[in-house]
This record gives sequence, structure tokens and C-alpha cells, in this order.
Amino acid sequence: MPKRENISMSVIRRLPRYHRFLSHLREKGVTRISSTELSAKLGLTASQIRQDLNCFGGFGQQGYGYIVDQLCEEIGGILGLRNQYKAILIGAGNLGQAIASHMSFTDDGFSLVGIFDSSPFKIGNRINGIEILDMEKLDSFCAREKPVMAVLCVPREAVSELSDHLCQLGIRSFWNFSHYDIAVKHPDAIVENVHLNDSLMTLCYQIHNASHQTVQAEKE
Amino acid sequence: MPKRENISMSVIRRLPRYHRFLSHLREKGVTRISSTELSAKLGLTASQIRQDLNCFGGFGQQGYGYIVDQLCEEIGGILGLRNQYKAILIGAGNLGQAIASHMSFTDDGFSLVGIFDSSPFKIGNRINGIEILDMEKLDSFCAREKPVMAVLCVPREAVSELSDHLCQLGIRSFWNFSHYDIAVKHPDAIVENVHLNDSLMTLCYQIHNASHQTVQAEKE
DNA sequence: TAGATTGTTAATCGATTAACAATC
DNA sequence: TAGATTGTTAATCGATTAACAATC
Repeated sequence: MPKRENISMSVIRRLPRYHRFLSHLREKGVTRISSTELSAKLGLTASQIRQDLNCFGGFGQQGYGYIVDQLCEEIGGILGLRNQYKAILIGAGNLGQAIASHMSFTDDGFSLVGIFDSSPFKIGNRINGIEILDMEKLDSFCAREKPVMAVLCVPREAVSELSDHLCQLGIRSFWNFSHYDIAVKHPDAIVENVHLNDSLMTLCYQIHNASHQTVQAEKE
Repeated sequence: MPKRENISMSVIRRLPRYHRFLSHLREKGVTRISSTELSAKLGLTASQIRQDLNCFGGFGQQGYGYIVDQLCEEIGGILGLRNQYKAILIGAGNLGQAIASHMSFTDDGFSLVGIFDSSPFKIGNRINGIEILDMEKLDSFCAREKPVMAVLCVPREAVSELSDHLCQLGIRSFWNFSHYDIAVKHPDAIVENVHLNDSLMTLCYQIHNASHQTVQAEKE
């Protein structure tokens, strides 16, 4: 039994990246890798990789390294990617449609089972074979299908009330794309905010500041 | 002159969030706020907020707090949001189209000036009034318009070669949505990766592990 | 066995929090 | 002036890195 307790978010957020790199290596036919080689590819220290992996168990062999395929499977298992957690998506606007059609939920531990919107122009359309349903049908759908996660692609104004409502319908996990930090009261609530605007602003800061420094440097 | 040096990424990534909350407060007509009030809303400590802000200068008044409008403007200035850095978007698939139409680049310090794709079915279409151009025209366009940032919405296989090429065309900043960590050789390169799959996997981990703990707890 | 590389402990570094003097 | 809240220094906490014994 692995010692899977109090894993820090810093570690957890690196796991998908490890998994991605190991998948690529496997595709390329690489069977074996050392923490040093992996660290060079990832831009991390070998120490950190070993430290991270040993939060969950000893997956390597001393003097040899890690077996790519095996380590990849282990990390997939730790992340829970073999699950098919039922997810629904709310808000089939530009972004919602793109998420629904572009993302492979299946590879990431989920199964997208429903899409909802309130616009009559969208209801009835299909994305990846999934029909866009009227928001009116949300309650009965959740009662029947019992999804555990909701992708929120609705405007900022709507998201607070909506997340509370979804919580009442039994949904505890939220992948939130709206320009708002949702605060679900439930103690078990899990929220992953994706703030694309924040990300873009961070990029702006870096450009702004880099050019600033150049200007400064030129002055001196 | 503020002491804007060696600001850690941890601080920088909180700035857009501060800016967002302050904008909302301003919209609501709030004129004054203390670090304690703000910390309660943001789920941070007052200490951290004051510490963060004082990386850039003293924006508050002792015994009074911060003037919402003024602080919001200051943070906007620090982030460089009043810039209109020219940006292009490459790859007008589902996600690319959604980013181009859904995001307000203008509010985040950028101006989207070009969209490129290689598919004849897409070339000539318009998104938000911007025509999708043939990838063939990329070089001449960049020579003329000199964009400084590129949004990458292309498949994983294409992104490495593409980012190198864009770097040759003078683009140093990348907002990367492809399922790949780009490594641009240029020393001044700035890359902001948005890994939606990684984010989704992190959510999966949390659900997987929360339920795990419940099962464990029930056993004991 | 010798060489290599892990797993793990200890040391360092950085980020967050606490405390309080400065001051509005 | 008294009360409040900042700006800033010091203390704590956590995450990363270094070192090395264990072992394949």
C-alpha cells in the first residue's frame, strides 16, 4: 500500500506532465529511463523527480532506472485515469463547444455524458454525438445519470448560482472556465479553475516587464 | 520608481486575480478596501496581500486601507494591460476559434491582428471580423505587422517546428495550448503553457483520491 | 565484483505568515 | 489624540536540492 497522504499540490500538478512525457517516450519505443535523463527533458532536477515519485512508492530499480511503460501505468493509476467519472458540460458557447469537441475526456479519467444550454438555437444540436439538452432537463438528467463533475462554460454572472444548484444535484467537482472564482460551500467540493484571462495577463506582464528591463538597461 | 526586480512567479500569478477582484469591487461601487477584507474574499492572508503589493510600491494608506480604483489601476499598470501587443493565432480548429472569439485580448494587453490556418475550408472565413489567412502568408504578414506574440492552437506534432519558425520571424512570446511543452531556444523567449489536459487530470486525481479516502475511512 | 542509479535523509532555499513599529 | 491599518522586518513553514547509503 503506497503512503498516499498529504501529497502537496505542487507534486500533484507535476504528475500529468510526467505522465505525458512518459507516454511520448513509450510511443517512441523507449523502454528504460533514469531520473537524470527524465529531469533533463523536463527541465527539473533528478532529485525532485525521485522525491515526487517516492511520495507514492518506489517504482524504480537501483542501478537501472525506471521502466517507462511501467512507470507510465503507475502514474496513470495514481491520477485515476482509468476511471470514467461521468461529467456534464454547461454552456455550449464558443468555448464550451470547443472543450466538448477538442478534449479527450476519456484519456483523462472522465466520460462526457451530457451537454446543456438554454439557447433554443443550440438545443438539439450535437457535439461529438452528444445532444445539447435544454437546461430545463438538467435536474432530471442528474437524478438519472448521477454525474460527479461539471464543466462550467457559462458567463461570470451565472456561475455562482449554477454551482450551488449543481451541488444540490449531487455534483461535487467543478472544472470552471468562467471568469470568476467559484466558492462552493460544500466541504467536499473540488474546484479546478482555468482562468485563461489570468494566464494571458501573466504573459502580458512578462512581455511588459522584459521590454521594460531592456529599456532600463539601454538607459544605463 | 518601484523596486520591480526578481518578482517571483508566485506573486505574478496572483496579480491578475487581484485585478479581477478589484475590478468587480469597483463595478459594485466599492471605493475603499483593507487588506483584511480583501484577504477574506480571496481566501488568502492579509499579510500575503500586503507583502505582494509592496513588491511594487506602497499603494495603501496607513489607518485607511487601499482605494479600490487606484489600486486596480496600479495593478493594471504593473501587468501592462494598457499595452496592445500585437498577437497572431495559429490553428483555427475548435479551440483556436473559441479562443479567438471568446477571449477579450484587448482587456489583457493584447490585440489579435491575424489568424492563420492551412485548411482551405477555413481560409477566408472570419472570426470577430478577422480573416483566417493561409499559412503561406505567415512570413510576409509577420514581416509587415511585426506581431510579438503567437497563440498556438495546433496539434502536438506541429508545434515544435512551428515555434522555432515563429521565433525566426521575430516572435518571442507564446501562449501555447498544444499538448506539448514547447522549448524555444531563444534566450528571450517567453512561454505560457495552458495544458487543459493536465488541468483535467489534476481534477481526476482529486476525485479519485477523495473517494479513495472515503473508502479507506469506511473500512476503518 | 564494479558501476550505476535509486530511495531517503539532511541541508538549503524560497515563500508564507506573524508581529509590530510607523503613520494616516 | 485614539483607532486603524499599512509597510516591513523577523519567524515559520514548506518545497526543492544535495548528499549518500542501499542495492540492483
